[in-house]
Amino acid sequence: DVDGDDDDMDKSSGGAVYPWMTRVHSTTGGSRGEKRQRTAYTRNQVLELEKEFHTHKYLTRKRRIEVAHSLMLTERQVKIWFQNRRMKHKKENKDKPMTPPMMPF
Amino acid sequence: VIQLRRRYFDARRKRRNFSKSSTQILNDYFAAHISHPYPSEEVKQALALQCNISVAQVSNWFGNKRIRYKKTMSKNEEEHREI
DNA sequence: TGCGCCATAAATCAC
DNA sequence: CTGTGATTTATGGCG
Repeated sequence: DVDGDDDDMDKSSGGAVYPWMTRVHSTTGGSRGEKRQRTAYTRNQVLELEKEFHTHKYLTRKRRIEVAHSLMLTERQVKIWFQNRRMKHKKENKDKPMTPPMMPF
Repeated sequence: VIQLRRRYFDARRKRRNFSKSSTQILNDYFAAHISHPYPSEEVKQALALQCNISVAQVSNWFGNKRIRYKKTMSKNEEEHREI
């Protein structure tokens, strides 16, 4: 584990001393700009997506189009939502492979 | 009802902060690798063990740290720049 | 060529 | 109100 790093550096480069410090995702394409907007899906949208996920972990192209239209989302958003949901599902099975305490539900 | 259920599970969010020693260990690693604060999977496991937290929590910590470090930088920049 | 996985970014939530 | 760990949208790389 060799890491020859140091401190005390230059500041004139817009503050980004190291490459990881630069903004990589911006709405205005370049490095300078406003905040990226993250649309929060409505309760109903999430609920419907969740229902769909319960029955099919993966969507067919056709189904994706239907869901996207009915929920006012783009196909891309639906595709990404399912991908993120799968990741979440995987994480949950890893964190809680056992039966935890009982809940009031 | 199904909605309340999610709320209950989401309540698992934010219980308490990490211990001071854990935070110090993480901060030390971050400072020592400020040029590239992206620990490998193995390192994450080691840090998780030392801090007594999960690997996922270590990942969350670094993710938050990186972003917030960037924000702090740009904020300081604005402050001390001539008007 | 598109799709899924994965690590991560960035915004936002919930204490 | 601020701080901070966790979660939610979204991107890009790679197989």
